[in-house]
Amino acid sequence: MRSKAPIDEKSRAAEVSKRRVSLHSSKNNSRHSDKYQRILDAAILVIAEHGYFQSRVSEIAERAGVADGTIYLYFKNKEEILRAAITSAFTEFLRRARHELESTSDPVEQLHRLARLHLSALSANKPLAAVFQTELRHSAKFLAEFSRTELKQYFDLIREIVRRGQQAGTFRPGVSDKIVANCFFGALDEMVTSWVLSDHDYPLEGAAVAVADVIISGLKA
Amino acid sequence: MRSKAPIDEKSRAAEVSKRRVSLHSSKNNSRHSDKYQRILDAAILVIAEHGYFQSRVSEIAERAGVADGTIYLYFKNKEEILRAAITSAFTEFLRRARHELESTSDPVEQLHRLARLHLSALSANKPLAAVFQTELRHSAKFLAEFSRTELKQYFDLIREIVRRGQQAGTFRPGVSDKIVANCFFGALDEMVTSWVLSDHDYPLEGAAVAVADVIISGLKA
Amino acid sequence: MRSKAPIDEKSRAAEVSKRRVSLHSSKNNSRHSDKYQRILDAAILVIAEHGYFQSRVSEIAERAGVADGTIYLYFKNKEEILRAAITSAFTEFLRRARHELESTSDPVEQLHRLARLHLSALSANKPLAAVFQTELRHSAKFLAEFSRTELKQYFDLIREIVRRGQQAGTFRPGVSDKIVANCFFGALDEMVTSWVLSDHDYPLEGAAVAVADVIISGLKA
Amino acid sequence: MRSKAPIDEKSRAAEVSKRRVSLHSSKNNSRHSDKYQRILDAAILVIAEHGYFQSRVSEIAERAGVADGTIYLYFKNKEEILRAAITSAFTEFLRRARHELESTSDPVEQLHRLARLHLSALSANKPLAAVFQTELRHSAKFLAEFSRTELKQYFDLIREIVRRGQQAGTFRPGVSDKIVANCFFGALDEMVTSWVLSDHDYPLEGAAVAVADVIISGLKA
DNA sequence: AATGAATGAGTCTTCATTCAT
DNA sequence: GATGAATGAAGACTCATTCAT
Repeated sequence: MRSKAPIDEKSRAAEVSKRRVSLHSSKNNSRHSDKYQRILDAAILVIAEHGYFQSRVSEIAERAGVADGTIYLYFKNKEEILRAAITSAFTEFLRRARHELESTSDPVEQLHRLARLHLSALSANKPLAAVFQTELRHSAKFLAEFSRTELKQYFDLIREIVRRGQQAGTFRPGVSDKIVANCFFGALDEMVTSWVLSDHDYPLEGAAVAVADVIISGLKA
Repeated sequence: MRSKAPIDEKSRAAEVSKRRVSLHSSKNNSRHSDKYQRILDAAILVIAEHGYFQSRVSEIAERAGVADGTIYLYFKNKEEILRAAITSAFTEFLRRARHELESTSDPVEQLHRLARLHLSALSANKPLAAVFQTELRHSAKFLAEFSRTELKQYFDLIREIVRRGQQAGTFRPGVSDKIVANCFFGALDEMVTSWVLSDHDYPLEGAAVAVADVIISGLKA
Repeated sequence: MRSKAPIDEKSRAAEVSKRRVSLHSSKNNSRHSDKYQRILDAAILVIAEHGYFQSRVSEIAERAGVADGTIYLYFKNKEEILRAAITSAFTEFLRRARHELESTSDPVEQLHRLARLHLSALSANKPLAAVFQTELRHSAKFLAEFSRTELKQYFDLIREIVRRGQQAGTFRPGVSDKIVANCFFGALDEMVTSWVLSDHDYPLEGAAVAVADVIISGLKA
Repeated sequence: MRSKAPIDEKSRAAEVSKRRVSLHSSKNNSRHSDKYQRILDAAILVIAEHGYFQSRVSEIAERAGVADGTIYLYFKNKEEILRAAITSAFTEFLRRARHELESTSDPVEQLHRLARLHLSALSANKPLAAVFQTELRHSAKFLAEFSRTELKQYFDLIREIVRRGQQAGTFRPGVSDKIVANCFFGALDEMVTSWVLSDHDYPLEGAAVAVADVIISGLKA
């Protein structure tokens, strides 16, 4: 029974700048990436504000500062925009997660780092977080694909840490790594959802230690 | 970064009977409750299959065995159908949860029971589970209302168990009951989502013990 | 270029009682006339308030204190209600007009009486006036029929007075009685429309003398 | 008791060309004004034929030679089409009326010219006349606005002529200019309505002199 | 005669997508 | 590549009318 703390239009609208996006330094390194990225960024903002199905392609275009038709030079259709936006952001997140884990091999520390990164990454971009928490699952086909590929890599990352911890004797055996991954991810995910839906903008990252603690304590040998 | 294991159109479509609903014994011939409930049941099926925004009111009507216009004798509009379906199912769930908790006062046992009920209740009705996991959050205003009322009661239930466990010395103090409730709910929720999105229909309830164990172990004094 | 002074929803709504109709003493002389007349009266009120096309049969039924289906025991369809309501009211008006003209044979006096009756009859029942001024013409077929029969009798009444006045030498010859009838009726009609559309409820009958004077002066030999 | 001479579906349908409109020289290739005007023209034809409420937007689109959706690039909704069509035609009429009055300052002559213009303008475009005579008053709010603005200017024009005639001694004093304006307008309006509703297409303009004469005679000092 | 729940045909409007410029 | 006017398919909802009771 998923669903979270309240969200209201106002807070959402407030946090989402209505001005044209310029999240990325407009170095314009290629004629492609410029508009392509502006469209993706605009899409995140618009979808975070209205939800995927109630977002208008024309509003994304307007926010990106391009003509409606231009969208279709870069994306096959509306769904592809959502797909690309989420995949691109998530790929970057995965890259950072892997990088983060390299500097230590202690499973406990690794889970802590993952929890911190999970919360801080989304915390840093509330519109993006809103899209991840609420819009990711709307297209069954897309979600199937995403879960089977991108998201699975994240789960595998977690499960491997757990397994190594169990092998090292840090974590007690007998707990399925799959279930632990679900718990770990689910707990963090729930924290983010609550935060996304809440009115007041409390610091999300602070919860990382507490959440990781609950899970890790439950794992300790 | 919410999103779960795969789901694909085919498996979903397969699991959802396309025949007219008859979940409830049709003895009830009182015209109202009869059609009202048939519409709600049909709505759950159709929405589970297509998602709220891609569900057609006419399909709900057809599946409920009534004319399109009849829908509007019982519901103000499409959104009200979703709202009513979810609220009605969740209210029933809450009733059962409270009943379940009455027969014991041991916090550990109570959390176990809650976990089992959570998973078995949704496990028993996959279309309903699909709606809870994916469609609950589409209307910001609706979700706000739902989170503020129905769902909050569930969270309060969990938090109170945790607090009583801490007072009794069963659970270690120093962990916010709110965060624990988020972890507990989030972990279960993630289990359900994975299950809803998965192809093969594995027994969901079996995971209850494991999930509760992880969280409870993390809480033990 | 027909159209008149302003009308606003509020004034209309205000002047039209929303309570059930009981314009006629409910002697209930026949089982028929009771509900039949109540439906007609309710129809006038509702149509005056919303206009024919925006009136709901169910509202007429409610205002008449009968069930929706009952309407169709007395009238073939919605249009027949309008037709019957207008015809019935106009027939009564014609009867009174003829009666009024009997007591004098002076054309000038007759025109004055007609003007007075025209304005006072409608003035006494603003909802009815509203229907006459605005709703009479919506069904081409109905209007055709009405103009060819009921209304034509009124025009004939006027034309005959004019012709007799010309024969008697009171009115100058050389003016087409048809055109005079149009002027006479058009002038009165315009007075009523202005009044119906106006906010403040000024006394309409007072204008009868003035209007008749203008036309009659234009006719004097 | 408004309503006029007969009109029947057949005669109406006959007089209204079903072919695509091309009232305006199509030199104007500026996409906007071109389609905008074509839609307005088509709307007049369709509304004249069926009445506003029974006109289909899709028929207007078809008659204008555009797609249904194109209508909404130029007009907010169906009602706006009617509003724009009437306002635009009436504004042009007012412009011509004012121009017509400039070339003489004799009140008698001015009223004659106004009568002639009123009848010839509508006589020249029977569908437009039909719309003016029958559809103008359907939306209370619209009519209120129209009467308060456009139509009021026409009445003011008439009233000023009457007042100047009275000051000049041409017209007898003691007759309210407002009532005279009502008589003048009402008489002309009635002529047009009769003509619009009649089967045979008699010359309307010929009546101008007669009508003006009746009213003017009634005014003479 | 009376009821009112049920019907289902009918239409305005939206908006993703295309394509001539 | 870029534009944005134009397209037209699609669907929620209304309401006159019916008919079993």
